Amino acid sequence: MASALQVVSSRSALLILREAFYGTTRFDDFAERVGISQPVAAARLRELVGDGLLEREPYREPGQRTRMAYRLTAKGAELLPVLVALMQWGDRWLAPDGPPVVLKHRGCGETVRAELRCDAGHATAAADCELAVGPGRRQATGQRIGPVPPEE
Amino acid sequence: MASALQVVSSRSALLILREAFYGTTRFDDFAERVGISQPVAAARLRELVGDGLLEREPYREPGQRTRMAYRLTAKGAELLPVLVALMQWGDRWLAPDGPPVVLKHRGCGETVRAELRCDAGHATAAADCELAVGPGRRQATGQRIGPVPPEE
DNA sequence: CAGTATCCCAAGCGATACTG
DNA sequence: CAGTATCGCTTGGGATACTG
Repeated sequence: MASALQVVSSRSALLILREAFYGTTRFDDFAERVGISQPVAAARLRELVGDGLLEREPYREPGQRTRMAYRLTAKGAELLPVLVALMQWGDRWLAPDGPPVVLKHRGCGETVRAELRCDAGHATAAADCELAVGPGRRQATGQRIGPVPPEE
Repeated sequence: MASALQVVSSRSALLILREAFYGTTRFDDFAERVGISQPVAAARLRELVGDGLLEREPYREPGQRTRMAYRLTAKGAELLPVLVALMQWGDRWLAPDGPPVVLKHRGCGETVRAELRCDAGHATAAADCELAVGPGRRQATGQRIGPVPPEE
């Protein structure tokens, strides 16, 4: 997870990825819609391309100059659950006027949520989780996860 | 989502929250296990408490001085899906030796994953999502989500 | 153990100006 | 339109030293 954060820790990186999910592909649009300056957009896009989350693709419309499009790669696209989970949390705890946008399942029309679920299909809350150790970390197995009961 | 990032954008903040989920409560442990210096730990913990993700709780063991414990609040605990999604992505794309730790469902024992699912219960991929607008943002509804296929 | 006080460095970011 | 070049501010973060 630490390494994931290394790649994606900065605010502008996540916002650029969000825009990419929204369908933005052009340099100027990224800068404008994310609300960052062009130098920052350039640096961030270069990093994201370097990390393999986006790819540059030259294309040209007839009669136009060649342009560069930035597209999500598979690696980048699989960050969607992270973004959705983050958005959901923000909607729940930080949005005074309700969610600004919601995701719908195409066709079925129901709202899409990020949730925790175990491989047996049970929806899972934080309190129902425990840690198991893979190779590389020394820590007690069966460690309880999650907080104390809600306050306020 | 932008506001969520405002709260949680920094690398050390997320790592501290991860430690909190692992069960860490003491100042020194946060600093040491996250691998940050004490001043940084102090600053980050203060911010997280200020944002209502953690709460300080004085406690004393018999015969000891009063100590401060940092615990997740409900607001903080609900970030778990974000962390899990991030961890999963890191395991998938950045971990050379497989996942360092995995979450198990307490009792059932199966691995816990973060996933996208619509309210009708369908598992949902990025390509199956579309945007709908809530109050506050004016944008086209039905916006496609996910990587745009290369146009020829 | 649980911090605070200082100092310093590097990275994120914005503003402005310039280029193909 | 799609960037690069420079400058300078602000914040994250490490090191070291000090306090209750």
